[in-house]
Amino acid sequence: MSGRSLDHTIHAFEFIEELDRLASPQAIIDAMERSFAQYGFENFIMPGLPHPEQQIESLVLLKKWPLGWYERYTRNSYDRHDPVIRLCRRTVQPFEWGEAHSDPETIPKGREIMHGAADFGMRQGYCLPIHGLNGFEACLSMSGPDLDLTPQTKPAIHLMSMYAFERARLVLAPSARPNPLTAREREALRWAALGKSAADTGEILGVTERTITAHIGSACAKLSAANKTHAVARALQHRLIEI
Amino acid sequence: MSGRSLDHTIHAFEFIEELDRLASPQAIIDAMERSFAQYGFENFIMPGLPHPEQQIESLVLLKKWPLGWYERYTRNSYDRHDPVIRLCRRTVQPFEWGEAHSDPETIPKGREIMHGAADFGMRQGYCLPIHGLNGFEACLSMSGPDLDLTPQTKPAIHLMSMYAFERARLVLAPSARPNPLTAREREALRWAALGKSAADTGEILGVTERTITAHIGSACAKLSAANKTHAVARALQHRLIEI
DNA sequence: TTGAATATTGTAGGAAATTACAGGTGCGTC
DNA sequence: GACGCACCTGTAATTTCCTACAATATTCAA
Repeated sequence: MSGRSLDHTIHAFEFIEELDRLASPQAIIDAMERSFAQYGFENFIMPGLPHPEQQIESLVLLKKWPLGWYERYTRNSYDRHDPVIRLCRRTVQPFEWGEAHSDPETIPKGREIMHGAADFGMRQGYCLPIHGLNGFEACLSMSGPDLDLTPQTKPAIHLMSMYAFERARLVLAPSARPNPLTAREREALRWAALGKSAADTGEILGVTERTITAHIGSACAKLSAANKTHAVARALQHRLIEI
Repeated sequence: MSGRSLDHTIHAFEFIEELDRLASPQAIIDAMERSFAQYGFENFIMPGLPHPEQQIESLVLLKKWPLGWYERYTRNSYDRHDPVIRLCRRTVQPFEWGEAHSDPETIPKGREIMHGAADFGMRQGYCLPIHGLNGFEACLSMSGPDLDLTPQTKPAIHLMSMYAFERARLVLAPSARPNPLTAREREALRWAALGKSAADTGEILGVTERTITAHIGSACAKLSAANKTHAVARALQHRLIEI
């Protein structure tokens, strides 16, 4: 292994050790700025991927990002059409921004966005999609004017990014919110997701059809769902039930 | 950074470079056996996590695993109650087998399984859950008689395991199966998942309610679903639709 | 102990879904 | 051109769902 490769492997693991001692978002950003500089990165953002009803601003965990671009991005809801965000939902592997182009649904809106980023000096970037539990999906997107992205450096960046994300999540959201559904509501939704009618599920669980209807109804209320199908979709999306 | 730490950082990245040259599952297993030996691992298995209707045997991507234990495990469908498998579905971070105990639903069945593994010399282990797309969830579980698991070695093992999994997936399943649903079927299911009735969706898409019913019906047939709710659940599970 | 949440069940009417029977158009391939 | 496929639409009968109005029992926390 070359000396250059050796350098970044050492830095990657040192960075991970350092993360455990960082207690604030700003400290994490600062550490990332120092440690990712060797690969040419200058800007970082760590947004949650918004559901259709959410605003992306409310989900940004960390950022060191050109302010003008961030404002334009959020003002125009670019996240709805950003090829990078779209690719994040379809892949689990990190990718370069340039690999996110071939999405027919985002052209030409996607081009506009990528060109806008370039106007703020961000022509190249690297993005790590993060597919977690509880319906929580996020990514870590990074940019810089002259990146060192090779088959040797990418795994190091990948590893550093994953641990940076986990640390940020721990620092920012130390307590997971509990499952709002009761055991019976989960059972009723689970059987519904498997195609059972209320009468079927009642027979399975040894209660009346009316009881299952009641459980489904209260689950709909808690999930703000319009009907059973909607409730099952939301429960699956937020990993409140397992099928 | 200590010399010992340095060793494993080098090995981790060398292993990742080596993976790209491996073309068969056996070659990957052999390479893992060599490279994971430094941490004390001797046995590996890489199963997909079965859905309720699936058998775990059909999902094993790679294995070097005690044969007697594997046979007993599959014969008794231990995967239904294995605390390690259950924790895999609830977390994205790698964990030691010992951390998977506190699942009230698996005791005492879970104890029986863990003791069974111990009978085959597998008292300690480490497991990396893999949450991918297309409904594909898997894990990489590793064991050995005397493991070197520290805050320094765990990230290296994590990284090596992730890339080994990706390589195995690439070698074993080079072609992704196409989405069986038509564009209209996906749209109909997507709006259904968002709580819309057939009449609502018809209005949104500018067709009659009857047309939406037909799309939902054909989607149900393709997905072997009993009804709309079931079809939405399966489509979400297999990432055929995005909401 | 008192109230809130959960679990259970009932009736009844209207809304929505499912299925079976039928039929039309357009598009691309063999 | 024939064929398959996607897409679109209709009627009608049946099933299932959804909701409003009730009611009883249990559990658990304030």
